[in-house]
Amino acid sequence: MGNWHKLTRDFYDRPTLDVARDLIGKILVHNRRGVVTSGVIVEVEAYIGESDPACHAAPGPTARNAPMYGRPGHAYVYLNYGIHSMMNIVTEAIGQPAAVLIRSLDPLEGSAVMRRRRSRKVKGRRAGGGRILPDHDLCRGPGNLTMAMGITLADNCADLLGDCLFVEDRRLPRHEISWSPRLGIRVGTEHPWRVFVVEHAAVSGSTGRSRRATR
DNA sequence: CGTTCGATGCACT
DNA sequence: GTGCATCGAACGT
Repeated sequence: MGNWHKLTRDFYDRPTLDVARDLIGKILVHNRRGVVTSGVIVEVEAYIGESDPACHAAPGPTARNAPMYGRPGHAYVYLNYGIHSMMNIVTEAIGQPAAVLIRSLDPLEGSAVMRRRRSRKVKGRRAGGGRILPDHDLCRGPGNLTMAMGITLADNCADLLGDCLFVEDRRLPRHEISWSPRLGIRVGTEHPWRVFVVEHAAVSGSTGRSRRATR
């Protein structure tokens, strides 16, 4: 299991906005007992420090946000709305709480597995609207992404230099990126800390909120 | 096209 | 008890 080109600790031990920008175009990989799912990162958001009101570290250290204060290059996964796991990557030095939320991927490997996970029933309701999802919808949005990748609270605190959950550098062609305010938050909207690939079908949010036909 | 709203678990006040 | 870094169904225009 050594033929991956994993990002090293130094990559994550940097200013969060730089890490966020540089994560675009990299590959997020989840390897669960040999079942591999992966995708190109096309949309992320930065959450930076106790002075960022939207950051979970805003109230200071708590039991939940402890991973954000820890070593860079680890996962911070938490449950939102009782339903969705949110996948973050811890950045910056120890004691400096910050992370990058992974919002959307363009699926690369394991799309069949992703589709199966997305169509699982959740408390009677069928996820994914019951329709056959196109690839670019499988990991579109942070809740959909974790469901498709099989990322759960069990992945909280995972070391991204390990073999289960990590980011690979494949030096794909450059994407055109853009910055915007973060989505779905009530405070901290003044910061343009969301980065995304322009005009990409797998990106969530305003430009693609309503159904688009194809790509 | 748009807006509203329920589901669902848990950290935090 | 309150409020989410969401999603998609249901309904209104």
